[in-house]
Amino acid sequence: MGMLQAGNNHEVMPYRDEHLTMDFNQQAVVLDSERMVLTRKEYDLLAILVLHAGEIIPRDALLMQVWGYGIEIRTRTLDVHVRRLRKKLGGYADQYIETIFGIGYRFQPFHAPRFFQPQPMKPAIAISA
Amino acid sequence: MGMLQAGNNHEVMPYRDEHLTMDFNQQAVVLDSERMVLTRKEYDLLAILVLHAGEIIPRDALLMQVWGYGIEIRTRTLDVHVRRLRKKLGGYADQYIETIFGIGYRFQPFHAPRFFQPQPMKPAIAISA
DNA sequence: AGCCCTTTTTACAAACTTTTTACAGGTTGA
DNA sequence: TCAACCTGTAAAAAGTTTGTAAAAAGGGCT
Repeated sequence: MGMLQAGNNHEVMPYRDEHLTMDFNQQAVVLDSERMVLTRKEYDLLAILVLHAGEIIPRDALLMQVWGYGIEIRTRTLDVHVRRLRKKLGGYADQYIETIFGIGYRFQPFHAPRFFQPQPMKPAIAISA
Repeated sequence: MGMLQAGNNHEVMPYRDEHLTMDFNQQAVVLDSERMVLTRKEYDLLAILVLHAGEIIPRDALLMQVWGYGIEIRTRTLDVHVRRLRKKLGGYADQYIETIFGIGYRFQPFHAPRFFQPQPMKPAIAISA
């Protein structure tokens, strides 16, 4: 089972908006009345994003929570998984999953108001050369 | 006696759909008016799946309930039994017994919708008009 | 024992998932 | 602008799980 099943996430309210429904207990995701078939990692990744809808989740945090990777690990698997999620989200992809350059990603509920991007002048973590 | 007879399962309603009938008291299974001859393990396995029709049953759970195996035991006997059940289910095999990759199996009633079962759920977040 | 049926294991094939690789394209700050 | 990063993407490679046939092992019976 994926990293995310470590704790007990029963009693977690399902997410629902105009197009997307996500039931964290049944691990079922429905997009416009059609079941979204997700692999485990895809599900884990989407779950974290949706559970923190509206929040920016740093790459580090995603790599930690979904993959158990620390910052020392360099991989592109997160990008690839985001791509596959976007593909499965169809036309809503970019509306739902935003890229926050230099930081990470953010899931936005469908009709969420789009504020101006908080301009992250500096990366959260200083990267020494 | 099989693992499944440990508790008392009298008063269990038979399962019935368009093609398949399963009487848990008589331990009789009928497919399209023909009696299905099942061995004990095959019956036990099918019974658990049918009693939880629509639910995904993890491999672990099946190996525990039918074989009494814990997670430390590595065996392919479940796969082999699923195969034999599918064979006996004939053309309906894949319709009835779904493989949930990486998790387990699920029995689906014959005309069950192949996707998420709609159930009343509250939105996780308020959506303002 | 020997027979017959059931169950488990073995070994390999097939299907599926995840990660890496390689490069294209985009973004930022000096 | 431009060099230095970051992210997007397709495809290959690697890893894992399941399907399948056949052999081996187990059990009951006479």
